[in-house]
Amino acid sequence: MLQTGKDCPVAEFESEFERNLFALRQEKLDAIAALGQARYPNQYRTTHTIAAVRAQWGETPAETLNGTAEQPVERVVVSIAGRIMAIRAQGKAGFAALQQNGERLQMYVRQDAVGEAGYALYKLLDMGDHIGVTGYLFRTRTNELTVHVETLTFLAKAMLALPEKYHGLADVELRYRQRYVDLFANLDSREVFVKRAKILRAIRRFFDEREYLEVETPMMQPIAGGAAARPFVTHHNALDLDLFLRIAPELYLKRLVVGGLDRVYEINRNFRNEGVSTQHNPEFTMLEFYQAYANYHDLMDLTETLIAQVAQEVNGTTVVEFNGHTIDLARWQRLTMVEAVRQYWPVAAGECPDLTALSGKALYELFEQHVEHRLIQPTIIHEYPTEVSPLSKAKPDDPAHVERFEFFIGGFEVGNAFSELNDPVEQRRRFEQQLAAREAGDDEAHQMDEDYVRALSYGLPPTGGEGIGIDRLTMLLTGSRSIRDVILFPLMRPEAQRQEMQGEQAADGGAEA
RNA sequence: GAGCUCGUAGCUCAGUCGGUAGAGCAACGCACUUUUAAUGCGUGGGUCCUGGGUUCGAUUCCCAGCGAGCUCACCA
Repeated sequence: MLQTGKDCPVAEFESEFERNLFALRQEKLDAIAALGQARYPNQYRTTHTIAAVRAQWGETPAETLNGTAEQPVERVVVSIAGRIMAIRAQGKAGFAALQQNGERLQMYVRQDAVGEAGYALYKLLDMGDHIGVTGYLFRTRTNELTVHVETLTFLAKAMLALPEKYHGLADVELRYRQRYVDLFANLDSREVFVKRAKILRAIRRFFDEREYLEVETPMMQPIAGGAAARPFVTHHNALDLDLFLRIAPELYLKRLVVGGLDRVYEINRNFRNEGVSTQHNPEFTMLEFYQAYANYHDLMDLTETLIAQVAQEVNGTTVVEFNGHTIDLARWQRLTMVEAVRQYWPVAAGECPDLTALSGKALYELFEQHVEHRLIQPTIIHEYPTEVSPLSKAKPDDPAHVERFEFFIGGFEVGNAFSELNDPVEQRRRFEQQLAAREAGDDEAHQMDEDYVRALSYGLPPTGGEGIGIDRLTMLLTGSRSIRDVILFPLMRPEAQRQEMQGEQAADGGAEA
């Protein structure tokens, strides 16, 4: 019965199950075409989205929709489309759940309503198929809002089996690799990305209202600057030019402030050639913003307002559950680094050392080791040692510290801000220090950026700048423990490579034997 | 990069103290015109991640590799 010789366009179907299923679905497509339906029609006109139907009639009671024999009502006719996520045949009738744009609506088909051809089509439908239906709304005995189908239109076929309908797609690797399945099979996953878009909208609205200009600066840069990180290298063929994927937009954004764009922000990808973890993906989305005539104190206020406002707008509350903690994004504390180390010093580590006697670097290490992961509630840490802050401006009355803060939520850093260094002579000096570090083997040290020094030489006004990790903020606002759960297609090792390597290994083994 | 854990049907998972494997969903057939994890009966589907070793015999034990998750390191 199965035509195993049928063309199969997907080379990876090596299992008999998938090959047979694919062939079977091809035959069903043929049968559907024989009923006069197009195999892959180009359009379908709906009158409503499923969300619109739910919004308008979701609360309408059964008696209003269904009427009675004595008191018939005018039927509400709608035309909707969606993917079949559940299907139940019952003799000469059947139900199916249509899912469209993350919302579901049930449909009811009976042969005496759609005719023999219509019901023949229904019987050829599978889980995952896309269809359009026209019919009237009613409520079933169990009070479920349902479309009583009068016309059934085939739209597209699922040639592969859907994940288990109760558990969905649970394998995290498959969820990341085949996000297209994850998104329609696990609506929770879809919700994360819908929320991510809302977060971005809220952030843009926040800055637009404050007369910041959204800009886009180069992602391919001849000198990768603005952060301490190893870049990815790429090459421009026509210009025969090596370029780096940016590790930060920082130096370009400050050039724009020199140019008189007093308030700018950019939301885009940064690329850092480092390992992956639950908090790191090689490409990640960063918000950076710069404000002329502001210093880091202004940015602290702005940050607290921003985070609370985005949470409120996206979640309707500033309280989030994250990793077993209840966090209020509207309640902040501000501590100097010294205060934070004193306050969060773990008793298990013995007595807290005399922090004033420590070098800046040693203090920072204590902070990272003992304090950072314990900063669950929103916390701004300020007064950073100059030694660990090569890009920020020293405090006027205290050259050992810089005007810098970072903020932490849920145990990790979410943002980093400072009063920008705007003295070109000092900037050149620091670049030269970085060059020396580079010579000494530090491949994360900055290269000299002559043009940036030149830009500063035209005069950068006193400026505050800040970077906020959007992926991490999204993790907090969606309760996601891994950054990969808030990135649609996180970096994964390709499976093709795996097969090749296994092939090589097999070849080697054969040679040895 | 290091440590720990995992990899069995399309999906979700059992299991084999070493004798080549099961369930549910999905698929196929039959019945069923208000079901909703529909139901009932029947059928098919597996290189047990890959390679090697030990063994009469490996999906199981050992080694190596590949992939993934978690923790750590680097970073934001």
